[in-house]
Amino acid sequence: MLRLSKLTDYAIVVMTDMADEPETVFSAAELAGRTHLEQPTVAKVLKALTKSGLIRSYRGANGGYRLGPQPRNISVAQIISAMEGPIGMTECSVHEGLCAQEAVCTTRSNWRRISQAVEMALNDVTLQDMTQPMVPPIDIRRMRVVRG
Amino acid sequence: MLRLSKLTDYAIVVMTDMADEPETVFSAAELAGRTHLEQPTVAKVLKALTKSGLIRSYRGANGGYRLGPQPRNISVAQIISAMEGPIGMTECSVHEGLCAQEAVCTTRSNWRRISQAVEMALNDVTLQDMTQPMVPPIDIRRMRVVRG
DNA sequence: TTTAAATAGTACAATATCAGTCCTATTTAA
DNA sequence: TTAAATAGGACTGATATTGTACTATTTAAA
Repeated sequence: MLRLSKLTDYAIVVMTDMADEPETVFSAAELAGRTHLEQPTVAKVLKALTKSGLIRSYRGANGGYRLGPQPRNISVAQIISAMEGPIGMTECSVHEGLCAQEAVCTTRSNWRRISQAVEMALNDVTLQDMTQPMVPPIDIRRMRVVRG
Repeated sequence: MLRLSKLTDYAIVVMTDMADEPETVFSAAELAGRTHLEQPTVAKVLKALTKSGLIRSYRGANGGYRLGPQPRNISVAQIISAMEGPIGMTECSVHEGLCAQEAVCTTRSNWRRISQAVEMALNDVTLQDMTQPMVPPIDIRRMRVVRG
């Protein structure tokens, strides 16, 4: 159903929680408690996010994690990419030459454009938006894909 | 990577092929040959699509499949929904009450909006667009999610 | 210097999903 | 009556995902 993986979903839940106090360093255990997720799962997600730079880690006693950029400067698209790699709806829209049908398939360029359109939509939603459950929403009635 | 399943990808390839001759009835074997996909796979896809009404089937000798609506009236979002069910990026954005975190999770309403935004982008691309590999593209530079 | 708290990195088993195939029943034109 | 087709379901192997565990490393503080 065009789903994100659960780990990506968790990543956004955890980062949304951290966004409430962007300066605070939380341990993985604390974040697990705050989000009601399992500690090992949260730890796994945090490790993955740290590699992307979206989260900073501090090792040792009193260590933990905090956001890298400010919440308004982190997009949902960035989080998804950090967890799952490049956003693309089909294999061929991300990696060229892996599909046996590529030579005879006329839809590859269209897939690339569609994937890019979806990515733009996700790029326009920030972590700060996610901390505000009701406002300001995406007004889908005014959203349009404009043809050139 | 926010991927479609391969079967959904195949569905769009097959339907794009059929869209070149919207009145013609093709057998599953013919369509497999035209798209360079395996016959059993194509048959599986066509059966699934028939249930949605996007494709009409004709049984018996000289039977086969043709498009239901005209290519300009079939959207990529419809094909994805036919193959994978409702478009939603997380479980909670499609089905309420299945996630244990729902009561304490603040992001559900945002996920619903994001999923709807993605769906709108996919709804704006028709099967007719997919038959024209280069024109008229989605102009992503002019695509924006507009806040209200 | 020692200890405890914490992340880093890797590996692993269980589970779930998906893809691809095949078989039988039914329908229909010739 | 026969052959060509789809309908429907079942099955299996491959793949990906999930959740967990284990060990090494780092660091603050006693």
